[in-house]
Amino acid sequence: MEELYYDFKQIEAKWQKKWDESNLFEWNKDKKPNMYCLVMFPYPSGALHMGHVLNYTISDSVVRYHLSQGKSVLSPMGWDAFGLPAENAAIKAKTPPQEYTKKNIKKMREQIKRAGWGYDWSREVATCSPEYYKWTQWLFLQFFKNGLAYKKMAPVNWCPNDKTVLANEQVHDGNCERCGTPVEQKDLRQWFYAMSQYSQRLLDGHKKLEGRWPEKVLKMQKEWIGRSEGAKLDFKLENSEETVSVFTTRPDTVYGVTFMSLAPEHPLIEKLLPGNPKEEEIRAAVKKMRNQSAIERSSEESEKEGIFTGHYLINPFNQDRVQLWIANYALMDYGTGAVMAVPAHDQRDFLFAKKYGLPIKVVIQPEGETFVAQNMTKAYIQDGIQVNSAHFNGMPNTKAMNAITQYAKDQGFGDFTVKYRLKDWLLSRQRYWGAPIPIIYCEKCGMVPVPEKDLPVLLPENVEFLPGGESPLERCKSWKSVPCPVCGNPAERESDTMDTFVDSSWYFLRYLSPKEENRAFDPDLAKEWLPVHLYIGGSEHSNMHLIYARFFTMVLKDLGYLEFDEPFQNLFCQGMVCRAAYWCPEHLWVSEKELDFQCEKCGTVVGTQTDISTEKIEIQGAKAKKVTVIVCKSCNGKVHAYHRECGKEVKAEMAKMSKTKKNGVSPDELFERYGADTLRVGILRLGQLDQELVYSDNALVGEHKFLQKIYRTVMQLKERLSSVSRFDGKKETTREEKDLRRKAHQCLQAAHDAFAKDFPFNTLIARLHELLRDLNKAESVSPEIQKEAVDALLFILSPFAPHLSEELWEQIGGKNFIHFSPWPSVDQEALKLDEIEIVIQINGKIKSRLMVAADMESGQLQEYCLKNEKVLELLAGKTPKKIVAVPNKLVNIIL
RNA sequence: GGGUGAGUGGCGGAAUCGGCAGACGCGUUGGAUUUAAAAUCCAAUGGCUACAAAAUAGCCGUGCGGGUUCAAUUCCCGCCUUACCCA
Repeated sequence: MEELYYDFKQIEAKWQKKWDESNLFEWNKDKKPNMYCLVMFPYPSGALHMGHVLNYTISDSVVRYHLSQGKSVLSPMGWDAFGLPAENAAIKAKTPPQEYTKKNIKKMREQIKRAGWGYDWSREVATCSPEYYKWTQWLFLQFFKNGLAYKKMAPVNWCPNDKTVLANEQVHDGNCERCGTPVEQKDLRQWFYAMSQYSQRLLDGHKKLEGRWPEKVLKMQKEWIGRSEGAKLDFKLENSEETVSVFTTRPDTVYGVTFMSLAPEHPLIEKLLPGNPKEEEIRAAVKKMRNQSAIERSSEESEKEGIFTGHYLINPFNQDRVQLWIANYALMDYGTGAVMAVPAHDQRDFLFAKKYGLPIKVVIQPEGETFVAQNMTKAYIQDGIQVNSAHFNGMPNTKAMNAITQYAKDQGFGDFTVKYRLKDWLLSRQRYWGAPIPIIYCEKCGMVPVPEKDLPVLLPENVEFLPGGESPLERCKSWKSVPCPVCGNPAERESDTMDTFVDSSWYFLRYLSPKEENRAFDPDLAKEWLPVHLYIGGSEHSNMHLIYARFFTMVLKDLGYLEFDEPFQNLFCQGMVCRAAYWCPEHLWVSEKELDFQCEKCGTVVGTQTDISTEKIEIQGAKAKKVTVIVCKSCNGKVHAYHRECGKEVKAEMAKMSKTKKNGVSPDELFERYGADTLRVGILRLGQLDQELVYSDNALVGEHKFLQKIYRTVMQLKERLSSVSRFDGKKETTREEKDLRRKAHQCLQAAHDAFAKDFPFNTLIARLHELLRDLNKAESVSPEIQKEAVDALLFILSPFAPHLSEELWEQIGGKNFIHFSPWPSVDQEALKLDEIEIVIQINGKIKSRLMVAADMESGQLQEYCLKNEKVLELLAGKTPKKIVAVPNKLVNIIL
């Protein structure tokens, strides 16, 4: 019996070595047709998580499937290796980021190889290597030369204690993530890529992606880009030459303007302040407003704050004199940073006017109604008829929008305009571990780009990392001072480095020619191999990475380096992997390992949740949130979980696996316990891959048994199959043989369909379970037909459980790798069924079943049924009022 | 507040050009095998009611309430909950 033991460790090691030695995944450029299958490369954190396992298992299955279909497949892997964790590690552990990153890459590369995911490692890239960031810098220079990279003042999150800029995600509840100091808004000169120039093209490009990218992603991008059509209207400042321009999507309400609001960041404020009697008061108010978050400031529910500037503006439409305020809900990055306030028809303006006692003027009301401003309890934002609007009175407001803007255009104080929410891309980071921005500041020559021949601008080594304080590059004087490339006088380097999203915006190009020394990528290869055929990754990158990469591609096309403007033809986004998380009132988030589970009904106590119970989501109360309740497997009683240390009961909830919630599982442990093949098949079985997946050990247990059973079944059949060849479809077959063949060919067809669209691997694997069951059940079928079924099983299994499939393929006499062997073709004849069971309904209720010839037409079917004894019995002599007969499905008799 | 998904047994999930709800897996129960256990194999498994029991029969059942239809998890209308995105 020894030989029937499925030794996954030995099998997996054996085949990983063989694939490696034969360069199975090395890119063969010559074969046709070709396919570029890209996965989002990981940040080298040093440990794989289940999100990676899902991502790479899907893509590896796709790669192996296409390899086996005779295609040339490019499947590269690399590292998104710049970024903050390495720098934090440098501060904490005194390990240089270079070393830390290198160590992590090595660790993760081993993990990836052990999982059996196949990549062409000869094309590996790491964004932190000088060979790579040289070209990130070169690309910056191309942007710079073409006016697409520029520097401007911009408000940033600033920690006054650490003296550093923080990214939005490093600010927690308005405080610095590292030291807890309240974060301030500060103006700093920062580098930008002029992405907003591409807003319309980024939007238009969606047309090419429809049906190929998830609709959800396109929708999110569309909202993020945020095109809105409206009007730009100019208001004159009283007793001054200054003009305040506003952008509004509601020009129809312009006669209802009763005051104006400037964003606290608005440049005009500085001009108005000198000599203002309330200067100090206003400055203080502005500072306070600027330190509120955008959500705090603009939400309709939150408190409106503002201060009167003492100045007035003139409404060009009716010469009304209106107060000019500074208000927290006016945002500088939206529109022009000035808001024409129409309290009668905008809820935020309404709240503001009520708070500060400003006038309210109605200009739109429903037909046949008359609003009285004082009696309004909220703004009227729906459509209606214009009133108090001079010669526009009586016009429906939807028409007036155009008419009013046209009028402003004719009179010279306004125009139609389109605004986008998408901003220019702030790429400056006051950090060490990123690509240095290749610019030199010279007192005489100004801002000078580093000459291309001097690239890369290398990061200095042996710099000092201190907790807090400014960027190590800023402090590294020996690195900062350089001669000016133009005049040779002493000058200084830019010490900002680039956002890591810049690195990842072009890595898919570098994979084509990773060792190229003279250019970023090979345009001929790009022409032949791009755009990427399939890109697989998480949908959390919808708005950042996927927009940046599209923007880069468009720019490179405009600069003549590429011939297409959409980098990724097809996109698949996998869902989040979730699992129960536990909250202890004393220890906060705790892992399952620290808990004891006890059933309140039967009293069973165990250390792990899966040993005792399953999870159930329960709704508590009418408005309370969903809570996860654990239910005892044996008695259905409610299970409570207690923290072993403090004895307190913990609460459970379903959440995305994460370090903070301590609800992750380690892929390493699972590889050890079940093997790579089991983990791969198991994770694919959890559900639809583009939706949220709930991880459970149970799926792995089931799939592990499945693989073992396949091993035993095939090994038992080995002798019997060794001397026969696959059934050729020519001999007469028995009923049992027909059934088995049909199942095998149905599975083959389902496999091709699954890889063609949407990847419904969960149901495909379920079909394989059925095939194995039927194979084992069919006792008296010929060896040729058994071989046909086993072949189908192994081929379909090979993208998902490649090690086991290769092993068994070899065991039954397969000569080449299974990945390079031709699949059995789908036999349409074998799929056909000659008899089908149909359902007999009386008044819509199922009463009986009947075997009939396949594809019997409706009338024929009806006739056949009415002759049947059982049916006649059911009719009991009554005459049917109506009969519905659906071929191959049912007959419904209405009495 | 707006937009978009989702809601199906004890659990993960199948089935939506309207046509047998619960494929497949986990768990549970019973049986076989075993000195015993594990593993393995076989069988049952949505709920309720009737019957001493079984065979069986009937009713209910895809978040809630309506509607269209011979037929609705699927289509339409109105809610509730939840997730994500946006404000």
